[in-house]
Amino acid sequence: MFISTYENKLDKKGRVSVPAPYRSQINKDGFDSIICYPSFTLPTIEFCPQSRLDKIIEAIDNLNPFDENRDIFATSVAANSHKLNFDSEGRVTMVQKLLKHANINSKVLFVGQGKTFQMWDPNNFKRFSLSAQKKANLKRAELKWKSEN
Amino acid sequence: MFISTYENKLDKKGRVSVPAPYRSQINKDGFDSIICYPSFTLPTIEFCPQSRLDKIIEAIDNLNPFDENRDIFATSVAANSHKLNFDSEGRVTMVQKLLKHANINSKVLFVGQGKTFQMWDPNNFKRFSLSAQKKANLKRAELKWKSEN
DNA sequence: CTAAATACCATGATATCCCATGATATCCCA
DNA sequence: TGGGATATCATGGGATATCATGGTATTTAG
Repeated sequence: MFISTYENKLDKKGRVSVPAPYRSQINKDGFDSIICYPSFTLPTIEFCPQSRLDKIIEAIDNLNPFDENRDIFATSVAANSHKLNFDSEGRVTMVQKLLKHANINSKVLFVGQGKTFQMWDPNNFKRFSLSAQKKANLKRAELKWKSEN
Repeated sequence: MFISTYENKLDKKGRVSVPAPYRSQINKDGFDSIICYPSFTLPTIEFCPQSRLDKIIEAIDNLNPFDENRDIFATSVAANSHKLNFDSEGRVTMVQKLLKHANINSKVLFVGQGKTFQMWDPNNFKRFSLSAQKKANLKRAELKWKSEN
């Protein structure tokens, strides 16, 4: 479970420490790297468990090779996903594209989302966490919960 | 798994480095070469593992013999496929026909597609990915459903 | 014998590994 | 329960390995 928030520094080599509690969760799941992609709707980087990406890729692969949707989905998902490896100190080196999408310069705010987490520019997060968009997401999450239970 | 994108240079001998992460994936699958063919629908070169090529050939073979697509696909895949060998530095020398199909001159953009990848002219891809992203956002729910079932 | 393809070598840039440090949190025992 | 000892953590930086790229030598084929 990814909860709470942590603000860490991005060093001049582009590295940032993944918060230890998150790291131990990821290790527990048996991985030594994380998959990240730009959010579709927000200026933030989404973490995605490897297992989920595997599932999505599988679904794409099962589409007819001549289906236009296959190209579209594969490009939007696979091409925009990046694998970030931990170094021996539990840091990952960020990809320029992702940083740009999230407007991250020097600080990275890790925001727990339960089964996933996000990486924000601290100032952006302050702004967006109050916005209507965020409220809409909360509502949607609530709805999803109801339909699953 | 082939994800992310990498832009590499095509040298004057027609060689280009296959991104190291892709290469290691290919090696892990036990191959020291790649099979490429022009996309049916897009100005890009498709890479596909031998195992997947088999699948495609089979799919074509299962088409109605009177379906005109059958010939088109069969020709596209079988006749236009090329085997590209790695040199000791992990490069492949591109085939003129493929380059022409994808309008590639000096730069090759490798685009991960999960179980396969594509090779684009960087500018062409920029154009395509914009429209792909839009369509993907509209159709994402559909794919999600498929990956959950 | 010539041209093209292939193997081989060199180099700069970049990313990765590894060790050091200070700060904070945790432990342990009086 | 205090408070020093110890472990964990985030951060920094130098050493090292990897990677992309360019070029030269060698082989092969026609």
